[in-house]
Amino acid sequence: MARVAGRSYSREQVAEAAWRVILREGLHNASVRAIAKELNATTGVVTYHFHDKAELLLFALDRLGAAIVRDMDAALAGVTGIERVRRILRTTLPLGPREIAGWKLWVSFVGLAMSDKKLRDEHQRRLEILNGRLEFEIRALQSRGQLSVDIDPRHEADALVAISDGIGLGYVLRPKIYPPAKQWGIVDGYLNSRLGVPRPRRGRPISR
Amino acid sequence: MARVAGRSYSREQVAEAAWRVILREGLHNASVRAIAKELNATTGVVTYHFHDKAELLLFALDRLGAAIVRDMDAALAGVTGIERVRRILRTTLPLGPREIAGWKLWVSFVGLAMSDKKLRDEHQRRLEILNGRLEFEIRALQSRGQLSVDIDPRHEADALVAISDGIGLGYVLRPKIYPPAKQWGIVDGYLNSRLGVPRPRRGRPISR
DNA sequence: TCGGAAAAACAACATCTGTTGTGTTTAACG
DNA sequence: CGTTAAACACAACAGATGTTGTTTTTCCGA
Repeated sequence: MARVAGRSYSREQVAEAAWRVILREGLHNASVRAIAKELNATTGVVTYHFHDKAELLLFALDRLGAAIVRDMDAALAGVTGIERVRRILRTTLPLGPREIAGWKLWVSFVGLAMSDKKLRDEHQRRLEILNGRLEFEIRALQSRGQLSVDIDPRHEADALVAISDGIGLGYVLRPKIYPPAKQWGIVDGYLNSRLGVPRPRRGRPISR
Repeated sequence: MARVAGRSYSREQVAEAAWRVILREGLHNASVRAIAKELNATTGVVTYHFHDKAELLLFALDRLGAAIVRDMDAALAGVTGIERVRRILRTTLPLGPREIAGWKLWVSFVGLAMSDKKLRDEHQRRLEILNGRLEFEIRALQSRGQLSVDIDPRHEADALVAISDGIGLGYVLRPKIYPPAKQWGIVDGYLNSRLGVPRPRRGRPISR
């Protein structure tokens, strides 16, 4: 297989090929050869850019987290107030095809993370970022008088992360149960009851 | 390796050996040979009781779900009212070592379930059981006037399942963040705000 | 006691896996 | 044009894996 008009491959391209293989055939079928074949290349591409297969998987998970953070920042641009919290959850919940693919990948890696410390650390990093941002926004709302000071920001951030992860995990196992409307129903229900945040009036965008 | 005082092994014992290997070395290291060695036996034990390795894994996951259901029924014996909802969540949340092990196993299997339909069906079965029981209890409370008829039982059951799964998934990745007190804080906070269920006065049992 | 079936050991196979080492092509540069 | 190094192909290896088929052991009932 000759490369077509081929420039050289980057580490990101290899990682994204790994994503596709994992999504299509599962993580336990994502061998080095299968990932290389996804690029119409051989194992040399992988072994050149990565020392290990473990390094490749770690990098693939790292780039996945980075992509989510990028999407989150993009969704937060020019947004203020309580809407920022909802925008953070918007990029976290499995609402569109992009987020759904992210969730499937993330869940695929979780099993391996049980017995691999580096992968687990990477997962923790992602969760801490999400947690920290939510806590930060809640504190900001409190300091501006837009939210009661009685609520514990850390506690509510932990709760929102749990709800988000529960919906994401639930979606990849039972997509029919958690359509976008129900996802927002659960989240908005929580925000309304616990934080006194009213539901937005009109329909919520479900795609990007 | 001769069997010691050995009676023959049952399918359940093989499945439990698989549990131990998965918990100790991860699912991707749970080979047929490793599982047999866990029993001080050879691969013949596995191949005799199971046609496939897939059948063994499916059975191991099935027995895990059955054990959870058993624990749930035991926790519900002689309990009435809203306390039944809390007891259901009690066997679901990663509060004690038994539930924690169950969660680690369940999460280990989730990755494989992404690309294996039978495992995914088994996961769905477990979730539907939990969901159905919660919905049933909520309806029962409503019909007895102990809960407002304004709340949607199915919606609240879905939400509680998501919260429970989110806490369970969060715990196996960040145990420090979700100690028993915080787990109950999140759950009771939700029950209180959404369903008007007051927190129990005194400390909550964290072990069995 | 003896046959026979259950239960498990054992050996062997074919396949797939990650990894290493070596060869080969491409492109930039002086 | 010639050199050099990056980028990859390719072959090969050693080990692990699931699976199958064949023995061997254990145990119970006639």
